Amino acid sequence: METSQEFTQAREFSYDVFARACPSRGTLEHVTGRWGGLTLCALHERTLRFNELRRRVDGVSEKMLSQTLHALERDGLVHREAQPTNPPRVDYELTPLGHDVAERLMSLVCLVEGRMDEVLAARERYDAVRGAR
Amino acid sequence: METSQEFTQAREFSYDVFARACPSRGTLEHVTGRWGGLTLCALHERTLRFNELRRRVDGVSEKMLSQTLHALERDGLVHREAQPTNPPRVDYELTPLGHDVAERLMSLVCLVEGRMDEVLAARERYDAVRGAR
DNA sequence: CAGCATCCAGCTTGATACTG
DNA sequence: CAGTATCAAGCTGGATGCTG
Repeated sequence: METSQEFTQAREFSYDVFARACPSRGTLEHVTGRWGGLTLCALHERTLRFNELRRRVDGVSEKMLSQTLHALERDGLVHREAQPTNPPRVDYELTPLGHDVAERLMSLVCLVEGRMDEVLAARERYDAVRGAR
Repeated sequence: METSQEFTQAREFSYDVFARACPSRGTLEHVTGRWGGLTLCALHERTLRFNELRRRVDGVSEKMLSQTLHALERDGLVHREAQPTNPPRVDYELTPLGHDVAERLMSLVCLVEGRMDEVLAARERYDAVRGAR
């Protein structure tokens, strides 16, 4: 097959991320998804309760936060600590793996944020050419 | 305001990623989106033509690849080099900024891939508890 | 080969209401 | 407080057909 010959030596992954069925794609989507990344970054700062998280991650709905947290917990990135008090108190904190993931994620976020001026400049150039037509 | 007092000193971003209106959220979504990440990783290996990319990124449709490339080009991460030949030949390659972003992204991908065993184990534990009910 | 335009099914999301 | 359940709406994305 052409494809595999073409790329075999360039590949650096144990699985093939590029393959549709790669198991890591799912986790990657949880991590980089709309709310997953922000949630991990928020929890990287410190442990938070449900509604604290909700306020921290601006724009997330109750439902989506709940869903996101379940996915991250299932993947072993977030630990849920519930206290059977009344009113209930539930703390969410990152696992060691979660912190490792969050660090790489933040490195990416910081890079992008730090170079938004380049991005914005590129956009203006792109739009200037496109907008003319 | 409680929220800002609570987090001001913990924040490490120049913009506030957590804010709904943060300009970097858009770029971040392009980078980490379903196809953006894979496209960047593929182009990090080497320059590719449109249909090479399409074969490399398993599962992407023509439309989505086109859309993804436009977004990345607009953000200044990808450079599009069109040769006015017949049949047309268009090469896509990363800009310096694109390579920087791709590197951080790959670091994240590699981490997740390398520790999928932990993730999978966590899932089994989670499902064992949940599935019982 | 390298795309764009259109259509539409279905998944994701947000709003709302309710529970323990 | 910490969620779950339900439902409508809108956006995403795949299929198809066409252009240069």
